[in-house]
Amino acid sequence: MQGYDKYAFEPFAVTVDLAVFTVRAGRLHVLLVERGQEPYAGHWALPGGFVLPEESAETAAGRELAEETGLADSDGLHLEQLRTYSEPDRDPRMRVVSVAFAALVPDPPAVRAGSDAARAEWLAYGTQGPLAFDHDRILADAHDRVCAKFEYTGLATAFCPPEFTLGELRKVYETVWGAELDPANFRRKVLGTSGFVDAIPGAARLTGGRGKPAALYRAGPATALHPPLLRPSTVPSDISPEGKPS
Amino acid sequence: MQGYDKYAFEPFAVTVDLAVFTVRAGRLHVLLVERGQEPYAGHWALPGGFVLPEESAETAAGRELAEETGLADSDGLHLEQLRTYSEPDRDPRMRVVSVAFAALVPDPPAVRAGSDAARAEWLAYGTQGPLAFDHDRILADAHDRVCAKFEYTGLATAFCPPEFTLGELRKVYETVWGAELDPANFRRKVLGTSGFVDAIPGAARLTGGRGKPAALYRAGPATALHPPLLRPSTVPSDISPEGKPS
DNA sequence: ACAAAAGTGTTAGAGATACACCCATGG
DNA sequence: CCATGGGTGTATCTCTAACACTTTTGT
Repeated sequence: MQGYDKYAFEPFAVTVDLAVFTVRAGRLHVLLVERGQEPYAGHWALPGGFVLPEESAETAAGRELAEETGLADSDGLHLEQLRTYSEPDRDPRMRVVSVAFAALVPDPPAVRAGSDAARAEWLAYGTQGPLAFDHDRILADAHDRVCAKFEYTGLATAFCPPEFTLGELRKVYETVWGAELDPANFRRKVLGTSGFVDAIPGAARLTGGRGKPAALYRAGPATALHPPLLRPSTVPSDISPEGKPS
Repeated sequence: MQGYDKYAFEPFAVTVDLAVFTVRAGRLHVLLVERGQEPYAGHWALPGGFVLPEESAETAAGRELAEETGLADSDGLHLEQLRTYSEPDRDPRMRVVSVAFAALVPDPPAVRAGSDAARAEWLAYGTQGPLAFDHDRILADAHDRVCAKFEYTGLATAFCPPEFTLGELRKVYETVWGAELDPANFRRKVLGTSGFVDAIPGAARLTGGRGKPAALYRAGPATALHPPLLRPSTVPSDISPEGKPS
């Protein structure tokens, strides 16, 4: 921050990498792209790209997400910075510092194969083979963070359509955490946390055909949950670099 | 991550900025340096510097911390990546992307005025004027993260000497949170959380002269606390980007 | 009628809060 | 002896987990 000569050092490239999650068919999925060139040609990788000269990393991440999924930054969409990966040898070609982001998107939008030639696809989380570069680590970090944030934020609604039932919301939790939750207690906790969800006065909708029609809710304004919704029996692994509970 | 030409873009400089905290005399302090040159000459700023070509941001942060405080990376010291600040205009001279870190150090080591000319000093948190660049925001983010992490990690021991009493540990919590804690309940919670602190079988030490001698403890191996140690009556503000509860 | 999911109620236990109280030391 | 801080005990309250039960639909 003191000596300043913009050519004093080998130039650094700054990129963003995105771990984009969605819940489809009761499984957590990640958006991956297939690399067309060396290194790691043919391997799957996280979508991403360079930060342009007039962009912040956040802007670049939003742009890449839109290019890859067609989702505008408005929608129920959640995009959050994870951390920065800067090992000198993480890309064999040159010095690349990557700011990683985690994104949560509602129902699986059609996969647009991005403007760049690469093939993009939703893969069930856990079924993907080894990814290119250090992307396995980034993806694992992103997954940890999302799991942890589900406990003390209303983030789970980012996986739901604008209107959803409590059963659907519970299914999202169960899918992401890989644990079963008691419907009765889940209901009480969610409704007892002010600002988490807002009831829609209108009608009720059938769930999957079977069962009593469920009431509809919208995501509420609360960002932090009080009290938190703790996952069962799990000793919370280390918190990702953010906090809360955080 | 696809097109690769290391000179295709204006070079980015990558730096680290450090928010270094300590607890001294019952007050939370931050390490700041006085800038000697424009822009912001005469203003206080967070210590930091360039990431060298063969370093990761983590290595650079550890090096800068050692240069500034003389503390080796061993000691009870805690250093953690916060997030990356990359607004295009955050430095008027050129494009600088900064990876911010938060550090917690035990008792105030003597301030070494760093190898770079700038004057370095511990200032009580909250008394510093406006900082250079976007450092006010970085410092505030770091403070939020530290407060939040005190709830669900054993981080507070990073502010204590290797051996400490529960009264000292409680004072750290009270100082950082700015709240009073019930000594009896604090004791029970800390001792009831396995791995938080380990008792030292040896002798007991007097606290400040007055009162019954207190038992000594060392920081335990636990990184996450179960159950968490919640700060009183405060609705936990938003969690910093990491984890539980932020 | 039956299965399945929504929604309500109830109970037993864990954890938190608030205090009262005893212990050991310095002045 | 008294103020101060360490350390123990305990009653009350809240929150949670577990599970029984009712309601409303589709088949």
